Amino acid sequence: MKNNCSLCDYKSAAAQKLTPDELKNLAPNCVTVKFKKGDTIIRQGTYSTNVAYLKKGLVKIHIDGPYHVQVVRIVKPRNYLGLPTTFGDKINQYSVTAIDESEVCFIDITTFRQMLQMNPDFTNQIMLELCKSELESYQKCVNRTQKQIRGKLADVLLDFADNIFKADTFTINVTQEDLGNLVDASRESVSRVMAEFSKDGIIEMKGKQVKILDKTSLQLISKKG
Amino acid sequence: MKNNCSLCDYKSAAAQKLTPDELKNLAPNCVTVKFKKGDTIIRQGTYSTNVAYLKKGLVKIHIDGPYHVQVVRIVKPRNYLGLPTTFGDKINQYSVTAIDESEVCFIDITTFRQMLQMNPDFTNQIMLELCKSELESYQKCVNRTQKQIRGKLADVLLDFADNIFKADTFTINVTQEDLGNLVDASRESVSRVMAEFSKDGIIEMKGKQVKILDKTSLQLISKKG
DNA sequence: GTTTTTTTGTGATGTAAATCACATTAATTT
DNA sequence: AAATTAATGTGATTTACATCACAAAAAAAC
Repeated sequence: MKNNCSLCDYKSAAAQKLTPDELKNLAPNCVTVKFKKGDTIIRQGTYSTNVAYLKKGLVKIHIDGPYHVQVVRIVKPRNYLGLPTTFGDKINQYSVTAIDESEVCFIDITTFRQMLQMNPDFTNQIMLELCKSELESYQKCVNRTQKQIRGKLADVLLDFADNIFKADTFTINVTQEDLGNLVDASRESVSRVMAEFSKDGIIEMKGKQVKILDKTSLQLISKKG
Repeated sequence: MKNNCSLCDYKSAAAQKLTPDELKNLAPNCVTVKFKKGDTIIRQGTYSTNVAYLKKGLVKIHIDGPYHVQVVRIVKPRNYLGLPTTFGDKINQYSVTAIDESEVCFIDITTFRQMLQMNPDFTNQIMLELCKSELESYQKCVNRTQKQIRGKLADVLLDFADNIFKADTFTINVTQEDLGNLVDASRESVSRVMAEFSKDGIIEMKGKQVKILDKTSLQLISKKG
């Protein structure tokens, strides 16, 4: 589907720095594609020929590790998916899969590079995002390797509530196995800890819907447990 | 110590893209500082006011985690230390400590931003490095969380030999505790595994000097163990 | 609406590695 | 050189999870 980028309601912070002319030039060089739950958006090991940008929906970024899959993170709209690959390596180092119905805008790499070349404000914003995400990934790695499962699951639930869904009741469209891969735990352990949280009145579960009842406990567990 | 950047023998890949004029302008806006083993170069939690660039020596980047310190990585010369902080956050998210006598060039942040604003080739190179390091840190995180200690230690030894020292005999100026923090293991476990590697004739240890005798085994352990 | 597949729940068992507790050696300091 | 302090080596014990092995429930396919 062809775009009119100037009128796009989902512009990235970086794209908002583009001039009307630059936006006009961008439009014929990007396409929006819809994905259904479970669809692969980017596949690890394949060539990266476009910059991908998430307009709507929810996706997971995941890497095939030596033993299991690791879900690196869940990404919400208005974020680029895989910028580092675009510049750092021609081959995708990770996969991206839709976990809800999603819309992704694929931008031609040459056009993207031109924008970087021409517009320092755009570049600056992109660099800012790159840096932030790198810092975040350092922090996440420390948490992943040092906290134990209860703490990591508490983190994830808080992240969903505060950052992704911005609501204390939400529906996570991923399996417990996915959650396990997100916190480096087995699906059995996720099941047990979630049951424990329910029993302790910290959360309430109805199928895939989660309601956070006691955020303070969750924050405590995130820190101490 | 004031610099003459034009004549500097340790220019980064990015700085090599600068024009003579830009280099001349850079010189009065950066200082080179020497550090001894154990000296703190950047301290987590403090304000970042400069871009740091490693000219000589060897340093470790480390983060205070919820339970222990995590050594994120060992960095060798001609690399920026903490670029992400410079843009992503004003407060240093990690510490950098010299593990050998080192020389670090501190570049004024405003000057650095000017160079980014003015010289797209410079910017491009910086972005490339940012992206590569982000991809690398994803991969490292997967390894850290999935491999077991023998595999992770094998990785580290191979990294030292192949990337850092570029020799099969080298002296690692860090304690086993540091190595533990680098592979997320206790110092006792590091001691045990290193002893095991020695016994099996894979490496030879004389104090802090390590000689790799059987790289093939090490590569195998890195993959399978 | 039945069947098949996927996802979840829960106990029993196994295990890698942490922790604890010292002994020993090496490196600094005085 | 002697005295501290820091770094290592090694066994015994504990532990947080993984893994295994099913059963039950839910979702998807037919």
